[in-house]
Amino acid sequence: MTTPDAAERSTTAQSTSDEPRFRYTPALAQEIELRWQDRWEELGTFHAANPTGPLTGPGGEGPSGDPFFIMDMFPYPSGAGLHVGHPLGYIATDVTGRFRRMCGDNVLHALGYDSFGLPAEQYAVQTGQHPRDTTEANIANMRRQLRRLGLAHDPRRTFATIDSDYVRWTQWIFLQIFDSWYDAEAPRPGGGTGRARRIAELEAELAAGNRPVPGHDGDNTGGAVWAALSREEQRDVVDAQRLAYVDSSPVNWAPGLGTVLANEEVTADGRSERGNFPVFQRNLRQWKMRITAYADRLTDDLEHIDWPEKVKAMQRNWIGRSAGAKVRFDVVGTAEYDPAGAGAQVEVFTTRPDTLFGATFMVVSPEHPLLDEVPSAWPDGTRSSWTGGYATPVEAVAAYRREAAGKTAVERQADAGKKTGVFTGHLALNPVSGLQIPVFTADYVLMGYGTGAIMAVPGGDERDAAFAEAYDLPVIHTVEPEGGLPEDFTGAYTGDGKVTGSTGPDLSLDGLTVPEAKVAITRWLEEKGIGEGATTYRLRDWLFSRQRYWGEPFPIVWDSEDRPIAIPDELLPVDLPDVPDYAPRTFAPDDVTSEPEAPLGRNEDWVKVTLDLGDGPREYRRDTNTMPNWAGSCWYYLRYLDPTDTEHLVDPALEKYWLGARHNATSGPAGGVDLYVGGVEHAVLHLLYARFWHKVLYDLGAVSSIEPFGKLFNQGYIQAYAFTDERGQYVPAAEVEGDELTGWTFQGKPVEREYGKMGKSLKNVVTPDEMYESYGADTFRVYEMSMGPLDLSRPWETRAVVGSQRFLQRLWRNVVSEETGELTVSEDPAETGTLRVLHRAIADVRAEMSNMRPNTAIAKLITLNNHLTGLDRVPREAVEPLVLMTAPIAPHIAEELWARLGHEHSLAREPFPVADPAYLVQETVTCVVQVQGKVRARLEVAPDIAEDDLREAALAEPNVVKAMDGRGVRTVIVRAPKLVNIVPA
RNA sequence: GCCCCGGUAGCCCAAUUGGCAGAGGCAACCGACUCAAAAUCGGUCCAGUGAGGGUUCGAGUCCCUCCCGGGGCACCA
Repeated sequence: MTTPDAAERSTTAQSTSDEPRFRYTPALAQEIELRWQDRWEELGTFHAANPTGPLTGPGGEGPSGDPFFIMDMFPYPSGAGLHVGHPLGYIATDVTGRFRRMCGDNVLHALGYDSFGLPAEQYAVQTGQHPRDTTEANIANMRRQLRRLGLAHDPRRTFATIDSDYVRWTQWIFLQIFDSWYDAEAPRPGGGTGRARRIAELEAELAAGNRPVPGHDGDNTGGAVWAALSREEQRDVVDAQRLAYVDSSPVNWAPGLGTVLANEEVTADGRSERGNFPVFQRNLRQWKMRITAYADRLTDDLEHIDWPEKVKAMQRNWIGRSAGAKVRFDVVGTAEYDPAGAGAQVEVFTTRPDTLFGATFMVVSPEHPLLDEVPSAWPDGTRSSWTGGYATPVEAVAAYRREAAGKTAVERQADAGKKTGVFTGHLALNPVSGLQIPVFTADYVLMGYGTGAIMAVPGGDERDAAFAEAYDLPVIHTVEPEGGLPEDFTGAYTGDGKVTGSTGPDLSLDGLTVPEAKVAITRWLEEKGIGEGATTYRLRDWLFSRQRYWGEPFPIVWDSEDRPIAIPDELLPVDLPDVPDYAPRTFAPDDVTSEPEAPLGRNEDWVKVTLDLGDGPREYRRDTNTMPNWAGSCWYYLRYLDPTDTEHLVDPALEKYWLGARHNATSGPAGGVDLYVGGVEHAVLHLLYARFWHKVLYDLGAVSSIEPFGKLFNQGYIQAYAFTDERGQYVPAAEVEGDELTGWTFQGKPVEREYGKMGKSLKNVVTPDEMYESYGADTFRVYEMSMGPLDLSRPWETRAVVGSQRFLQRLWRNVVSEETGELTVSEDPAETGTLRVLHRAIADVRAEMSNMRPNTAIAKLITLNNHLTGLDRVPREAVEPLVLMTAPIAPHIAEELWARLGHEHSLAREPFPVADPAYLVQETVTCVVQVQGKVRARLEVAPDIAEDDLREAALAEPNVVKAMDGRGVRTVIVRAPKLVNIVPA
């Protein structure tokens, strides 16, 4: 998409009449690149061979070498097209893939398109076109831009998530999850307990009486309780256990988007990640996925995969496992003032059960059921500061609950730290100290975490201390450090130490360490039956339905009783219907009372469907929700293995070959994709969801590996400078002149420079198309790879691209005459000096490439190339390995030179050069002689010089003698052959 | 506030286990080529590693404190 502007700006050398005919110009580069791209496609050069099935290697060959599965994060084709930042990761994986292929691996690398979801739909709505049209056009454009880059993908393995035969399997997986429940006690084949099982097995066990019926009391021995239920009641029991289930609970509702969202899609300040709209908590009936059942495995299995620590930490934090105990407090019910509390209990979760003696009050969240009934009068001892000025607990609690409900997440967030709350009138009994403690409600306790209630220990918790201070509540310290707390210490002590002040009628924790006390109190609670060790998670179940048009429809129908039924496999896929209007029903962004309305509901003919599900034709209503776009990206890596497969989600033999545990030398025990490259922004969204689905599929026997992505690599971003004029308006960055020293000007006027993203509105976009035209794809690839380490973000600088172009031009000139186009290489053997430089380069490049450091690999290639440039004639023996080593990074020019050097076949599978150790040892080594750490002399010595000889030679060196200045020698440190350090007395 | 990553030449970046601060590129400057310029080729210049302290014969590298930049989390009991 080269704009006329961009074309004019392309000032880099175009062919001019006096230029040598065969110079490596952008025009020649373009000709070479297009030719080789066609050739690769024609020959199927990058077809990866499957061990079974229709997908063979080039020429119908089977697999050879180790399988190596390399992947980019699923691209989402936007209407804006690509800028030069986007291909960075694609080039990096391509370079690695080409390198591994030359190292003999069977490389699988392909690219599909993630194409359902909000952005595509927003773009379609804005431009007034059907999302399918805009999405397909965007994919076509992106394909074109990427093809021009010369990526070594297997073109047979591409697809888009909107393809009907892809949707079919996405829906199929949904139905597998719908047809499963989590048996937390079931042993897993690979070790550990807890796995998904089929719903039929649950029904069988309930009918046989092997387990109690959830939600129904009574002894189910022999299936008595189960048998007593009606068919409808049985279905309700089972439906509530499914891994994909519908329930009514507080969810994130974004009126401005017209849909509900998953927790992961809401930012910390309560707005939608997409569009930045306010998000409200509404109680709505929605589809969810029971990802919480997998919380432990999702945390524990991180140990078995090679991911950046940062991402692992983000996942751990998001899952938020914390170990502690649940404790039940009796609410003191007396006829006089608290009939409501009689017999009630409040269960709390705490990570610090050892501080139970310090619990001087309790706090329940405003949504807590205990507050449905509160005493009608304030009990004795109620302080005026607790009541909020209300005459009765009933009024006070009602007012506070109302206030809390009206607060948006944003407001709650803004108030964090400032403690508000009110006494509920309830009193509870501290089970260890026997003291009566007041129960407060406050919005710093969240209904969604733990039990929605806490025991407040102001002596050991900062938040509780802040609340205690605001409401004049007593503080007891139960832990003190070595030497005790200072006399005047107030507030919370959260450090380590010994337990103190924790002796009650039949228990004492005094003198124990905190960990010891945790164990002791937990055991005591369990013995007394008033609590037990417990683990809670921050992770919530995954809200899976969206009220938008552009997504996979749920393969579910609802019967007349409003219970969900799976659509049979043979009726998949359920394609998106045409609706009169696909635009979402959106509302004013702050319209709290609005309700989601699914666009699919607008086609009554589609919603009403008559099916024969085994009991004769009946009328059903289709589910009108669509799936979030994460659905498609949860399993696409499996589809690459064979997108033509209509029989399986994935052929088990292929899954084992490409993804199984230890399928090659670097694959770990968890298996998975060998290299997965993408930005860090999906750390807890896509990567968590995909791991969850994979584990369900593992439990159900569809895959053998326990993790989808064995190695993850986060690439940095290409950033750019943007410039603003004196009004703060962005000016076209390409037309700004100047530098760091002189300052920056636009049309003669000074402008301010800022550093950040590349974007249309910032007027600093540079596109790959501009690069192809001005330099060619190879130069662009070399430049992107040479800018710096892959995991670092760095600024784009168009004027620096010429350095990469010069490298390729010199390489070209080392093989081909610019005047005649003839081969200029010499067939004579290379001199020893050249061979040393060559083999040094081979050894270094191999090491750098193996460790994904293309920037330093390129530096070594340039060094070798520059050496060859200095020779009268370049020996074939030296330049052929250079061409091969350049191939992963600049494949087109390498292929062209390889062909001109007389080779008939593509170099894509030529062995990557191997260094001859004989040329790696140097004839002489420069030895540095230091006196007291300062360099005083240099010696040329043999690499295998003996330590004693070296010491002597160093001490005899005139400069050393001078530096010693007559002082005696205390020590001599010899690190033969490179260093001698003399320490004077 | 807590956690993670980074700070080396005018700029982007290199630097095995602690061992000569410089591999490569950009820019600048000089020269060659040219009538001239661009392109090209050859060459030159430039920092003591964010600051301070410590360990060591020796610190960009290890330890401590602080500063700056980027990212993540943030009432999660």
